[in-house]
Amino acid sequence: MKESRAVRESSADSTGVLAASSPIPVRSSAPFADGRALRPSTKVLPEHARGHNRSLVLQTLYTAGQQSRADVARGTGLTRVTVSDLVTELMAEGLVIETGQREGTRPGKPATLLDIDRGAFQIVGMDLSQYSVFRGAVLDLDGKILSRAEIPLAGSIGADAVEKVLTLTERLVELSTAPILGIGIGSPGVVDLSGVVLTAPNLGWTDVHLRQMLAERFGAPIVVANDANAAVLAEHSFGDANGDMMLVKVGHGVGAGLLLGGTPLFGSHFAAGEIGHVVVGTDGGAECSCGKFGCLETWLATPRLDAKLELTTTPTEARMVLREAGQRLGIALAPVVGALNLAEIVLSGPPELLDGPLIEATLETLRNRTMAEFHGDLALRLTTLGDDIVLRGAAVMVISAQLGVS
Amino acid sequence: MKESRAVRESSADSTGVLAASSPIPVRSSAPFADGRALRPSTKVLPEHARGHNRSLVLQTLYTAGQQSRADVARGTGLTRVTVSDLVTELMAEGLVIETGQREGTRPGKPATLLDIDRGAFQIVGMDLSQYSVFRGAVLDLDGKILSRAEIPLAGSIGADAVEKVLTLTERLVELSTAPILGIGIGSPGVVDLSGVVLTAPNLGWTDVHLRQMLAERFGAPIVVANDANAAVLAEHSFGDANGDMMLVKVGHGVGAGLLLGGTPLFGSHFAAGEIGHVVVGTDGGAECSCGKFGCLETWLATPRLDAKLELTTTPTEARMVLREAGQRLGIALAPVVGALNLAEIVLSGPPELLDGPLIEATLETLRNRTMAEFHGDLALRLTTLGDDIVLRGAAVMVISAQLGVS
DNA sequence: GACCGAGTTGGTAAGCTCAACTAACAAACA
DNA sequence: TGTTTGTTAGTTGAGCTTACCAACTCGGTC
Repeated sequence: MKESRAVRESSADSTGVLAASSPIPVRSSAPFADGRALRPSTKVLPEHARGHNRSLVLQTLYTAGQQSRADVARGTGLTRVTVSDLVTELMAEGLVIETGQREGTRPGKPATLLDIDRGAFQIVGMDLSQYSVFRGAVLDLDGKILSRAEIPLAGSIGADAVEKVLTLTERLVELSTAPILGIGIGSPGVVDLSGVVLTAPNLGWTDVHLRQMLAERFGAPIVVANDANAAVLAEHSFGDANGDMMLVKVGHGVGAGLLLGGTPLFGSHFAAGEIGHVVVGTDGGAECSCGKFGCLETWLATPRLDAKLELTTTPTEARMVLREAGQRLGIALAPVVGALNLAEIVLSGPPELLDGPLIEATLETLRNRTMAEFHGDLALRLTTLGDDIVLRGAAVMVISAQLGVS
Repeated sequence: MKESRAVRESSADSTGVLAASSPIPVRSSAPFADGRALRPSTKVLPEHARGHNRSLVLQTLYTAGQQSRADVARGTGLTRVTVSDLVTELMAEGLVIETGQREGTRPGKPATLLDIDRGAFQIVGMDLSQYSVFRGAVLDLDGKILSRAEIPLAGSIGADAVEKVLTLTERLVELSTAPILGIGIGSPGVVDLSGVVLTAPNLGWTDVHLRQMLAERFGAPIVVANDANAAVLAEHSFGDANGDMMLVKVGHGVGAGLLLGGTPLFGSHFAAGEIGHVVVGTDGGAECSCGKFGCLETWLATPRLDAKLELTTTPTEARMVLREAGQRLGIALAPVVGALNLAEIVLSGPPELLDGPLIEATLETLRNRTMAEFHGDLALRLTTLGDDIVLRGAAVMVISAQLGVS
């Protein structure tokens, strides 16, 4: 029989009363502080561990780039031997290449530098969340946009709209100049984890098996997710955010994506982030398309804002309109900030509307309505990724799904 | 060299255009849909996998109880051999025992039943969130309370209050009749992951290293967390909730704990759930101790509610007071429900206040202010765990930390 | 200035350990 | 005889340690 593992793991000295009276022969297998899931649900085999370590090596090369095997070993905590083995595997798959020897003069054998072969694969990303057009692009592994294509919606809904997605995908695939790693799609509405668009009112979609349809047509991995969820991934990967963040996407509708502990939040019915139809404030508001009064969208959606701005005659009036919209956003977000203790909120949408009075008013309102000591360092800013945020987020989803990297 | 892993993992048929033109030699190592963390951060060794599987076996026995090795193997997906090995280890540690043979008549060798040795260890749990008293209990592994102790706070704050915690702990340890698995504490205020109470205004605590102090005095594993976070764990373990949930704790203050995807949310600065000082509504409100007007606590905290009820003369008036409080809670929670797409909200606090008009008004308000199609099946209810919820949550933290089970 | 040994760093090869697996089998039942 | 349980024996896979060679710098020596 094996030696018992009856070893105390507590870091305390053995002077306490318990030490004398009651041995505690249990090792900590899932420290609470680690934030690990509470209930283990599936078995783990050594090969799963290998997959994880493989991604770890890939991740290190992806973010740092141009490193030797020894560098990667130091960075990951794995041994040089193990890293060599994993790298051999990754090179055989064409994902990693040797890029020559390290410059500069130092003792020891010169290092052979490695990097992800950033030209080896390309990604197709699509944004279905625009009002009148489906936009798509071919991107490289770094998320750089190599070529673009778009297709006007021209009022298409239902199956017609699906057909346009397929057409656009085909066009993008033809534009690609390297093997396609996968196809990522950011769709409006509620999307489940298997790539079914459960509901997308603007497109007239209900239970559209988008992922399956694309997979049947194109023999490539497909990832479909909500547009705001895609956007928050883009912001996470290409921005410099670290903590828990929320991305609020303002357009014809208003939606949000949440990234908590580095993991996207989908919600119990995949409808997380659907804040557009939450009523804001206790003093009425305009009637919303959903039938309620004073939904966030009635305050913030771009058509409504544009209409209100049309009616203004002076810059001061326009400023007040924008400030009010910002305040309403702050009112809606305050409880969320309080409940989640967010580090960062990013806005995505037309900068001419969002930047300036609106975002300033939102931040003021948030500060006035939450505890400064918890949320004083909350950052609120506009995305730097502009209109391509969903596209690029869709690419991140593919990279993440296929390589375990982001 | 090893065989290349250039195997297509897409489930699509090989008829798509990509199948012909561009092989996609990448396996999915971290499927997006799995909800796994985006960026792998630490290496994983085989022994980590073993720890996981060990917890998996323990979890199966913990929840199902009275199972044979073969049952566990079927339940977990591990082989009988592996389960046998793990069980041998767990029995050597005294965590698992054989409880005899299975009754009933069926073909084959009779099964030897196993179970967690539910009397092998006891847990000390404490609730520091009550207004005038520290309460504690000794619990068994099932979370059943075996004995209780409490110590009046008598206005103690700061170091005096810490001393009372130590005294109460000592008393509880003496009350225990089996080895102590660990000591769990639910404290008010903001608690970081290493068990430091960063701030707890009511107790006059700032940066109190509670875990460390207890660990030095008692040679046992200590877990300290926010009271509402502990409570939500209790509700998760002993209630029958499944999806993402939020527990709102109403007392002298108002706080919340969130459990998303089975994992507690701590927030970027460990202040998740601190919703008591979020301003509710846009029509003023009473002045709060924090200086703002109309914080959730001014509407909902029990002293305020009691005071308002004192002023009422008729049941109808009292009812209106409670309904207003409920509405305010609904107003505050609506954006959170929208953003997180919660499955369940549980209230903890005095039933005579919360149950009835208040909770009804909260649910009505939530329904009126969010999209029914996303949140129509949102459950809102009172906890069934009563006053012991934090105590029992503290025990769950210990069990989770030490055994990886809950 | 050329040379040579010592020290340093990078990468690989051989063999070990651990953990889960498959295959096979004995025990105990209908 | 067939079924189910649990164990024994041996295999596979993954990362580890140990040991080694390769290729460089540095500093002393001829």
